[in-house]
Amino acid sequence: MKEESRKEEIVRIASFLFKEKGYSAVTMRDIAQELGIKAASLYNHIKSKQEILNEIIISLAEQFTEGMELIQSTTDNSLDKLQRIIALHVEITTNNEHGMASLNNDWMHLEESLDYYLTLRDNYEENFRTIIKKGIDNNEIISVNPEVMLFSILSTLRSLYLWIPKKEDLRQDNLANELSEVLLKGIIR
Amino acid sequence: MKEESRKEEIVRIASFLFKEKGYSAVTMRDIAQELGIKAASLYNHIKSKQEILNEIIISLAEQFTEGMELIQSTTDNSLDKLQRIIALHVEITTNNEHGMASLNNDWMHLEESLDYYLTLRDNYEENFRTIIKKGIDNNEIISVNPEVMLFSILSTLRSLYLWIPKKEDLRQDNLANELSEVLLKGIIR
DNA sequence: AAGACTAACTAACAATTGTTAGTTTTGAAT
DNA sequence: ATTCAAAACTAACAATTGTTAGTTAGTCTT
Repeated sequence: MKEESRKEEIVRIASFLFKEKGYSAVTMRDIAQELGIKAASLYNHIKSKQEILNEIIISLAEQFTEGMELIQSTTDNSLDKLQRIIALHVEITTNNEHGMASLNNDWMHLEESLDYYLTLRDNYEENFRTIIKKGIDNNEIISVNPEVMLFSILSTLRSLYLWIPKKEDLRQDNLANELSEVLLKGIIR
Repeated sequence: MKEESRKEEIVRIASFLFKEKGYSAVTMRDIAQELGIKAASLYNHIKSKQEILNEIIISLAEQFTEGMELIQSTTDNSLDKLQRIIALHVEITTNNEHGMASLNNDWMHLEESLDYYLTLRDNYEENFRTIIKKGIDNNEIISVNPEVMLFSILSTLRSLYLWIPKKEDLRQDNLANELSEVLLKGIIR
């Protein structure tokens, strides 16, 4: 394990605070206080408040993009791909519980990299949609409006950050399996 | 249809802006500008910025509470109750597309009424959980961790505000039906 | 016409914001 | 012990924040 740099520590603490109150409501003095230093001292390590948000969001968006590309490149059938996507979300969210809040709720406060973020997000959704559509064509998946399925599954996966903290007992693969069960097979006996 | 008061207009415009940038990032001057007046003039109609947030969130939380109480009071089986809950979310979200963003993302900025909001939310979730558990006992619903089902369904329903605007073509009952299909029966053929 | 409301305005406030400049402390390497 | 860079500090800035005070213009009631 690499030593955590001061900058990484700042980003980590900030993402914790951003989760609690949102980017706009967290001040540089809040972040500094949590680190036991003065706000001005933060600027020895970072360029701006914006940069912190960038680090959090873009890093996560790229992790999702890479994961999706890996899944796409396999020869799995659609349902297996969906299961892998679910596992991907569980894994990234488990490792970035706080950052996921910013990704979901504060992306609109990005400045320089807003367009880049939106491109990544659109591509991710488009790949997801394609997998579902192929599954319908294959008769793996029922013939319902694919937008509704995409929306339904993705909403659940994007909200994981809100629930994972509450279930420290639940192991990662366990949660991914139970989620697959519910999201893919439904809940009706 | 009752005439919209100036205060209602302010709340409506504010909820639109809150959806775009979040409560903390929207200034009283932003709201005023959208109305074509000066920020100080807002205070002829409202008491504070806080009050606007309160109006938006508490009104919605109470609508959900009332809806849930109505559903609980029926003699429907668990699956029918779940379908009614889905329809309830579709209906309230359709009529309050912007306010739902504040309910989801800005509730932590409530002050006096934060505890009240949290009580309503906890009760709502507890009622939801009870319906699922009864369904499992009845053999209507598969025997998977009810927390995972609750989380999965509720996450989707809470995110509806993000997707409903994109599908103006989709009628309300239509969306509720398709959602029930996917959320309850799953997507596997 | 007079009075009373309503709802807008201008001007200003005290506090807070992100950030910069310049200085001091710290701690490791020489 | 001296050097030197990293990382902290103090002090301050200009801008922005929510809000208040006091005023003015229009409208309804009497």
